[in-house]
Amino acid sequence: MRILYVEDEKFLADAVIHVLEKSGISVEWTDDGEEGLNLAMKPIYDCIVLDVMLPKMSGFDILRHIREREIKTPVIMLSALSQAEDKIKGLNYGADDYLAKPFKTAELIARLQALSRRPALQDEKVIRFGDLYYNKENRTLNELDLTEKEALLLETLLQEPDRAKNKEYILNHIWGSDNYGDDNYVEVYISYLRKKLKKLNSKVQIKTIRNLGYKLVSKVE
Amino acid sequence: MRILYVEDEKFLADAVIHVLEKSGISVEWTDDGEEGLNLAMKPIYDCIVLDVMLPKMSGFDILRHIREREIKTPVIMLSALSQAEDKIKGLNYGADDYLAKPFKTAELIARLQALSRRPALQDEKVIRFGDLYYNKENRTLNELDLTEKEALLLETLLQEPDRAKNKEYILNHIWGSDNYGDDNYVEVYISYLRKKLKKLNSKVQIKTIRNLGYKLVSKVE
DNA sequence: CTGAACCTTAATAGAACCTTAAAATATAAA
DNA sequence: TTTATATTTTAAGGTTCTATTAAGGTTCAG
Repeated sequence: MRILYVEDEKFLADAVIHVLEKSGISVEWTDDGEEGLNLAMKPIYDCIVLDVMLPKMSGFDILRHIREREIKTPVIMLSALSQAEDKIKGLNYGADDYLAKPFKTAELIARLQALSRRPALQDEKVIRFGDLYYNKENRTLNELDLTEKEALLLETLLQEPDRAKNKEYILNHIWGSDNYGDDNYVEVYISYLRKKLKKLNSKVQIKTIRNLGYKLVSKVE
Repeated sequence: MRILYVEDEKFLADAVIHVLEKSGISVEWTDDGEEGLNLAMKPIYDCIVLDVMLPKMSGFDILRHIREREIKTPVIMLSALSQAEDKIKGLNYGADDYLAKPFKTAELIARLQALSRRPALQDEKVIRFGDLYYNKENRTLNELDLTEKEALLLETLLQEPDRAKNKEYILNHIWGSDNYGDDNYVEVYISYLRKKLKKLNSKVQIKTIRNLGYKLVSKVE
């Protein structure tokens, strides 16, 4: 997933970007409202996150401009808690969600994912996660080919990447429900996928959560 | 879209319902606050529209009750008193929007649509307490991973957080009822959890109440 | 001061997980 | 069809992590 983030508080922005990238969300950031507007026109983002209070051009201005130009990219507004009215204003201007500052980054991630999970993106041919580009059509992950099972496993992990998937779920999903009990299938293919991620030198890793399952994470420095 | 509308002014209600239904919004209406509350509990509405001034039970009361019961359905408040204070009151109680009477029905429709566009808040998967953000789905507490037992212990403390849980209860809950007597299990894991809370620099602590049990508390400077 | 309740830490054992390679199977090429 | 190649399945042994155990320390009430 790729987002645009317009925020003038550098310190906050740094922290947020750090956490988002770890979740495999690639972030383009600017602190300038006008530049933000220009960038927002490009149809390359899965979501735009706008701070309301910006020098020169407010988040609302940006929102209004892009909606006037019929740009449908989902927008999440950020605003200080005191400005309760902003919520209403933002939603009326066509924002898709609203988050009061201060917010937990996990909350932002949840909402980003909720927005990007909407139908349109579901059958996308190319899925991004961190520095990965997975092409569903010809089963390539960056420059590597995946086998069928590897690809299915990756796709499983890629849908709702913030949610860990357990072995049983993966087994059912890929090998079918009759095939119960052989967790080793999953382990073997997790191992294969890891090997390919390593070969790609990707920041993305498969994290094991003992007794629970697996999820994708993207290392940040 | 399906909404619940609680309004005692029959004449107004008729007019509003007429226009909403014409816009494809199906409306369930009641003029009774208590019945409104009962209906509001059902998780079948995309939005609830509450008039503030109602006989017996005010819109604020309904709002407060349903939010206390963790019902997340979006709520729009309607009030003749266009004073800023009511607005703040409503929004603080967990209303999602506010509309002063008299209002244009088109305005109400716009706001209903804005709200239903917004993704539902993640519920139950994430539990907040103080500055903590516990994700049950992948067993993370803020940026730290928890082990299975740590997670179960935290979940136990997190349910009804102001009620202290004794060791026996925790033991039964996590280790099973046969496993009586080994309070040390609990002590060890309380210790582990405390260590992680410290690592997180959290304001939240586990308080020991001698001969009674443990509870979570959040330090306020 | 004393004992009970509670806390902390380190060591251990076993479950869960990982990796690898060989065997079986499917797929493609000749 | 036969051969070659790629992928999946099976199996075995190795590694890591967590729950448990145990021992000794600390705090608190009487």
